[in-house]
Amino acid sequence: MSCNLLRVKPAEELRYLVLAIQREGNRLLAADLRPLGITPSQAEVLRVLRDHGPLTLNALGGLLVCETGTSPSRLVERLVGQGLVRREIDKVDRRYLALSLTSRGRQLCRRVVTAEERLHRRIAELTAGLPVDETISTLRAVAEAFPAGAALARRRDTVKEK
Amino acid sequence: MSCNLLRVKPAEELRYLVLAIQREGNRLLAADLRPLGITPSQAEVLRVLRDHGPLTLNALGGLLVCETGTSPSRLVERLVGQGLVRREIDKVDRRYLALSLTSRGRQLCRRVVTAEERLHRRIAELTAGLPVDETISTLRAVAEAFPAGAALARRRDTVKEK
DNA sequence: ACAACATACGTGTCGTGTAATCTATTGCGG
DNA sequence: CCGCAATAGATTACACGACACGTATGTTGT
Repeated sequence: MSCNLLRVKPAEELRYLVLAIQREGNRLLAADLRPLGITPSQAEVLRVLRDHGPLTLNALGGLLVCETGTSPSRLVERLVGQGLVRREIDKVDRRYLALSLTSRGRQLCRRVVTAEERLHRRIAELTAGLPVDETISTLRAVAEAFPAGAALARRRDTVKEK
Repeated sequence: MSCNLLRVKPAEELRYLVLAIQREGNRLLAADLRPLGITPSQAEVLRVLRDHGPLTLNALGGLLVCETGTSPSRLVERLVGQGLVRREIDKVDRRYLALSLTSRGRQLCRRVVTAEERLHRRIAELTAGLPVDETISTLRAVAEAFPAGAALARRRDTVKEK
């Protein structure tokens, strides 16, 4: 029967594990970021802007995993309101925005990285001695079939270029 | 240096992969469930209520992965509003609720399972030939360190009892 | 030059996370 | 036995994120 060939049951467990880990990881990171006054999604924007220079809103969306990419307007809006991101309108084509970090944004970004590292260290501890590389390969195979996974791949590529 | 021992870098990739997969999986499932008029979270409630009999709100929360909070009041409220869940107040101790599926809820649950299976089959196809068992072990190690992962474990246990 | 289309950004609405609040029950001293 | 603090369960208020649709700006074809 196709159930055994396709291994549907493990797929279900995989789905719930991924859900659980995502939720809990987000919770931990949110708690660590709260003193900095930002959320995990906002932190992702800061890091992407830092690593990938000035971006339009659309291009930013294409590099984010947290929001589907259609329009992170409000996400950016809050960061602009906090003086962490600069939003300039393109002189030539006024539809485009040029988003970049302010110096405060760059500064905060360093503390964000510290908070993220704490989470990553926690994960690394929990997976010590386990086949992490195989796990990543498997998850990549799933992720890269979808837009959000493609966003990750784009991030890797652009970083390499730099 | 501890970075190599603890493998912090893979942990970061793991986190973003989990985020991407969770979001895309949720999107797919949401699309499949939309015709049924419910969301993935609501579907999880239906399945938990079906498998684990009448529950109080707190007990339900303890078995859910989708909502971390201790009180899925609003989630349940919408299902009650659709006539899928029955919410009765305990006669003895009026603080407690007794939540159970209505017959319409049980009926819809079958179609929910079908929609979920479509997603699981998709995942199974994408991971065919890859070390899924190792992946699950690794993810379990992470998940079970947290409440949401414990919820999963509880679900497995209670199902066995039945 | 004008209309139709395409592209980039914004907004309405709803679900979820967090924390404070409300209600019901229990335990304990009087 | 009564009353009040302490506890437990559920609900609600507020803010943020996700998704689908709406609006504004530029481009292209006739």
